[in-house]
Amino acid sequence: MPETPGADTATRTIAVIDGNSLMHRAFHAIRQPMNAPDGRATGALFGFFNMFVKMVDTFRPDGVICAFDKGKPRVRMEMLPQYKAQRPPMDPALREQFPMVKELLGALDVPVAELEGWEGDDILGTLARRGEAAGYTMLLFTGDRDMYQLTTDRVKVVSTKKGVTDVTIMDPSTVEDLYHGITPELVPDFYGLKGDSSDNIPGVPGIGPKKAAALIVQYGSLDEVIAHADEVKGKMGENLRAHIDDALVSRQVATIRTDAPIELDLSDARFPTFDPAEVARAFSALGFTGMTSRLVRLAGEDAVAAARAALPQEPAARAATVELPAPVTGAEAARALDEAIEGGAWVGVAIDDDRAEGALFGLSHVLWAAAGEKICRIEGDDADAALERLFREGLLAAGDVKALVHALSPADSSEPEALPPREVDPARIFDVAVAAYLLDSERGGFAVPELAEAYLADALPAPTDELPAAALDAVCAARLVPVLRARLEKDGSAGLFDDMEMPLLPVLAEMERLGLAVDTGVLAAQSSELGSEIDAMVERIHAEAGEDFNIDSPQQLSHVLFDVLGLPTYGLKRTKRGFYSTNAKVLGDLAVSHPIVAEVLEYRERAKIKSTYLDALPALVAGDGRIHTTLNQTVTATGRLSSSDPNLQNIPTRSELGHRVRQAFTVPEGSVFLACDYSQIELRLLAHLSGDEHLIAAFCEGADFHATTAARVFGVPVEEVTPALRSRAKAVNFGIVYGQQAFGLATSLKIPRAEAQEMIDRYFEAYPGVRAFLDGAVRRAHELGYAETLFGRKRHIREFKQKNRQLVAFGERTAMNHPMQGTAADIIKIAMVRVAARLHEEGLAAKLVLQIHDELDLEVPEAEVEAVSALVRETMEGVVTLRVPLLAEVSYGSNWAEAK
DNA sequence: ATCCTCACG
DNA sequence: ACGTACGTGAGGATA
Repeated sequence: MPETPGADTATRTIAVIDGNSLMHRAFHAIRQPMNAPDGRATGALFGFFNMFVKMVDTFRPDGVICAFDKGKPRVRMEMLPQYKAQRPPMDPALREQFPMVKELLGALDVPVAELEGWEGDDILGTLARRGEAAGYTMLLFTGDRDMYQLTTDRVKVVSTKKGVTDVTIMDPSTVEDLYHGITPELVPDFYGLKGDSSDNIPGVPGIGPKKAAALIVQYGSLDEVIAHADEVKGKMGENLRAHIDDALVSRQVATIRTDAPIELDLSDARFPTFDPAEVARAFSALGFTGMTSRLVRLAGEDAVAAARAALPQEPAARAATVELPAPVTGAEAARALDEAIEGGAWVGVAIDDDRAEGALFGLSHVLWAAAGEKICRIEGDDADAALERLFREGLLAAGDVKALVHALSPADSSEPEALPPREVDPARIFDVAVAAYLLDSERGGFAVPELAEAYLADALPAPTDELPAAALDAVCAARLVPVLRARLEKDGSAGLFDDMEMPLLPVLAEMERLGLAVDTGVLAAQSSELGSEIDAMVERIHAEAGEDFNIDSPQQLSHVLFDVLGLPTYGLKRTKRGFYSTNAKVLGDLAVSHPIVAEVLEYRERAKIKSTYLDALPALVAGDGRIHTTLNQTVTATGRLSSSDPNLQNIPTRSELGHRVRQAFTVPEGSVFLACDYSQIELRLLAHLSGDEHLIAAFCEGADFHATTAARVFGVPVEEVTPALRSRAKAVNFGIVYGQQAFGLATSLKIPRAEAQEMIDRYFEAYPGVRAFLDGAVRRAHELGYAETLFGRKRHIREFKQKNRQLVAFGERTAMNHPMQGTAADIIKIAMVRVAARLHEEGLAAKLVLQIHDELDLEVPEAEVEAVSALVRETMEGVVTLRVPLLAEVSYGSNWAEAK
């Protein structure tokens, strides 16, 4: 059946999807169980069509076809009766989605190709050969590696990796690289030797992927390997000679057929030709709203309108849409606010700053306050006064209370503070985002509309000119207070909210407001110094490479290192985009091979420092000569803060060169920069939480902890612990906190895996309580569905609901890590609140400026250094009494670099 | 937008 | 057979 593409020269690229393979992948990749409104499972469909949209978006094929298996794989079972016999029956939740996927493909006008007794693979193979013969470029979408045998110049295999939308594009050369020299046509030979346990293809026992590839490359083909079977020594040779028939049958089974009698004219496969209205109906019926619009958009703007018209106007989701009253203004608004404040009602607040971006104050900004049944619209100076009154006398609820504090007393303003943040009473603010964060730190988003959607029974109307989004936010914030309060109580998290997070909020506001003094002259000087060095290095690197290229492009760098200079690639990791990784670890190992590698590493270090810090920071210095970061209270899964715009928690310090950046963080004349950091807080928490007597003793003795560990693990007296031993012990100590396994330790220490395993085993023998604690943490998390800190901060672990072993293993590592990382976060939060309060109580002018997870930084007048050093250290150390001492160390200097 | 790399604890 | 240590944010390249 010849193809006749000549009639339609526009058709060039055709995508063929391996439906079974991708449905399986999608089914296992989608984390949450998903259901259509009628209850049918839809997770695999969701994953499948996500992939579909991304595929079409990325590759813009002119035609799309989807192939499925049909009936038993008769063709292969005749060659090998036990083919796929070991496969458990398909999960019913997946099976029931197959009819639907075909229906939906029908709505998309995508031809479905299936043939009784044949597998989808063979249909892909057949269409691939026909297509390339007819002049098309063919893209084969599958998760099956054996499909790589089909690649040619015109046939590429798009291979799904982890998820479903994460793909690698394979062509003959990438196949050859990946399989250590096996070309596409040799892939069946390779599987003939290696076998494939997932399909029950035997291969030759004792020959795995490495040996199989080596043999095939050495002799040129499976037939040649067999012809020279006598030359293969040892057990492997014996196995090979005994299983020649198995190898031949295995190769036959692993060979994708290209002669399936499928009747399908490739020129019929065009995309997109679907009826948008039909697609909209079919997909939105499954609850795939976002997906529906992305699909329809593939067919252009007219299609979007057509699809919209086809859908019922009413969103069916909510029981009722609340009717809201018209907003009140002026005197009536003031009266309503008075009533709310005097009546002790929570007032939801939001600022409408759409029209006055950046300048929050002035006539153009509007404060919305929702109290009881009233919605108040307050403008200009009245807004300032109302907000200040709410903070001082009312009960204020909002989605970002800290932003409202700043709105009232902006940093970098010559105006006197309307409300110093420290005067905000934690008991009279309710940040709905923080409340929701305590309930579920990993939920999708904490914007007020999302929280309303999740926690309020009734839907609110869409924004209008009269009641814009900010007005609705204010209404929702007020309504969310009782709901979230009840949830916090029920969850056991109300104490964290009332006693830790809300008291912290004004402290964070004060730190952000004050900011850190920055000397832009220092930044500029270092930048130009590094700039000259970088220019020189670029020239040297280009000269050594023999060509000019962009060193900042990992892709171009990879090309230069591995193609132009021919550096060894054996065993190197590839990135998602298919080229060899050039990260610092890889380059470090490669440095011995060519002098250019060390140059690149040095270039990278300088370029990073220059672009990310020296050149980026000056733009964020405000008019007061200071940088005001944002300390995010609802970002991390474990309870830590994060810092952004700019991130001041990752200013360099590990390298000498990087540490110099800290010279630019200065203090006013007459003050010092003071840092106080907890010493090994997470390991001390491990000692406390595990109750391991030896670990506790190690910390109580106050000796060098890593050295003590080395002595116990390696069974030598402490005096005989060499620096090398100590550093190994240190790596194990760190790894334990992360739930590390032997592989990870082996990689970090560059030692054989067995040796790493032995060290871990000995560690657990030395500290038996640690193993019991970690096992218990995992078991408890499995039972409860969450891990918990000493102060009750929860982290829900959804991965446990999955069948995917890797995800479950990840969940188990987080269950081990959360109690340590999260408790440390709790402790320093308490310390911050207490330090801020005590500084104020004692009339000291020192101020907190930054927190970096286990470190507090302050700006301290010289006269107060002694008092503040003691106050901060004692406060930090005194947050909790553990079974081991909690130690904090102070240092200070005239800038951050000197406080080390 | 996503990837890759890399800065921090 | 696979992937492989926890938690972040940002810049530059690429699509």
